[in-house]
Amino acid sequence: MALRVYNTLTREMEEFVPLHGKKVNMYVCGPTVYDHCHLGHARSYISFDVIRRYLSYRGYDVRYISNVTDVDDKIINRAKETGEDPFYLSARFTRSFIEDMTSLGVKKPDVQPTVTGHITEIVDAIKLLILRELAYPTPEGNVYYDLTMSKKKIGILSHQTEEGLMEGSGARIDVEKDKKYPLDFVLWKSSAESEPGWDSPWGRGRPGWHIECSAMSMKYGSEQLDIHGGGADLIFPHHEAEIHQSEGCTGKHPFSKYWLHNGFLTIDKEKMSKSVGNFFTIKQVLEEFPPEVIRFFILNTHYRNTIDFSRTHLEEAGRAYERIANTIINVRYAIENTPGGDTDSGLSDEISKARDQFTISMDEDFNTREALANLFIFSRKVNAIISGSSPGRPALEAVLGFFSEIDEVLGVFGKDISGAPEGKTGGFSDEQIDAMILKREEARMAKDWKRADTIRDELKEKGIVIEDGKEGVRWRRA
RNA sequence: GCCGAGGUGACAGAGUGGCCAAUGUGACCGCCUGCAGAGCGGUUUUCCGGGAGUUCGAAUCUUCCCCUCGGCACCA
Repeated sequence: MALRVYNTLTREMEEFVPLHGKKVNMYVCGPTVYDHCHLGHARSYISFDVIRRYLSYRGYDVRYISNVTDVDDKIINRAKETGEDPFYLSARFTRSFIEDMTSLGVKKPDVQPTVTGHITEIVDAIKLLILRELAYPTPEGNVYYDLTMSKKKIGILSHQTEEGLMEGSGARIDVEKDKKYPLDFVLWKSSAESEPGWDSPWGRGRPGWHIECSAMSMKYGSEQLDIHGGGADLIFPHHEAEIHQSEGCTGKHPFSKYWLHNGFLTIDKEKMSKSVGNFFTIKQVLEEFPPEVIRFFILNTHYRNTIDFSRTHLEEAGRAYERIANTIINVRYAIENTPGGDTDSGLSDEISKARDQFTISMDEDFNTREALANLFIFSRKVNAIISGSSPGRPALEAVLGFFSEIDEVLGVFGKDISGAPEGKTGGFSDEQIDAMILKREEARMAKDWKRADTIRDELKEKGIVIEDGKEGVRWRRA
């Protein structure tokens, strides 16, 4: 079975074949750090995190590059509003972004370059474009990409026509007077005295938004990428501009073999925006929901579809997540209470079936939704086998091993697999809890239900949940 | 105006020509249980926006219509 991906460039499902054997160069556009990241960012970076992890799972040698845009007009404007130094502001929100990604279990990119750290490369790329007559400097100290030189490529990714682009948005373009052609985009922008800027052959200025991604992907990836990803809103103009620039610099086509774009996230069916007041930062949501639930929620919809966020949907995702988490806890509990024996009870078969299903689902353009659905089926079978027969320890450990294996990709169940204590430590030590359970057991033996329930309530108040199983009592901190 | 995505049970959401259309949530019933929880089994569940067509066979392909959402130079 082959991995297939949907390529925005061709608008088709294609078999995934990297340019160089098993080596995959993957670049995903990172955030502009002028504010805390919102749920839309979470959606995008979790989606690509899973794509990256799955490629590794499939045996590819992935180099994952994701930038941070730390100089940009939005940052400058925000800094003017708050009176902060723009560099200080961007550093602050870069930290916030990295914190959020860590919370959400997004693996660190192999390289995470910043714009301010790559001015030289950016200037060099612009020089090269000018040299090749694909860009032109203006007396105002700006440099534009000359789209009239690569008109054939207009609409290459957005699949829009030149006329369509001119008509539709023409009225909305601020046509800088020094532009030769309305669709030309800026590579270098002159900076006012008060704005951040770097010296360049064209005067003091700063990079335009698009050029950084070209410069950095060429430096850390290669002249041609296997996968370029980002939110669907970046298709035009950002990614299309990257194609012009990068192919202009290298003369190689395609700049990226596959273009993958994640769908939007809406809030109560509306696009998230500050003016509507339905704007949620990752930090806000993390105050209410555990990160694994947020991740589960996002993976519960295919990455290309619109996903609608609402408290109700997240709560529902939380309950669904618990089903699998409980299965894992059940397995762990069974392992602890199984002396040994090599009874398999059909678990090995279920594992290999589940593994096949997982690969089949993920191979189809990273269909995490279907992968999770199959995991539910697997969970149900495992639960049934555990309560029906008494599988031996090795078989149970294999189940746990399988969960751990696929969690390398999903990154959702780590806590449940390792059995790391969750939540607050409560007011009781393990010894105290065990003692209380023992007392409750005595009460239950004596059929003193009232006393038994009092003890259970007492523990519950401290956040400790007691569950009576047929093989004994177990507890966990919730 | 141009371009795109989509309309599947109460809700969420897979499936893209062929077993009575996954899976989860909710609700209800049953098993288990002193009770609760977790789990298991079942019901809700002849749910594919509408019409026409192609086909032995359509949620899936073609065509027309209706509706929703999004992009179009700030955007993940």
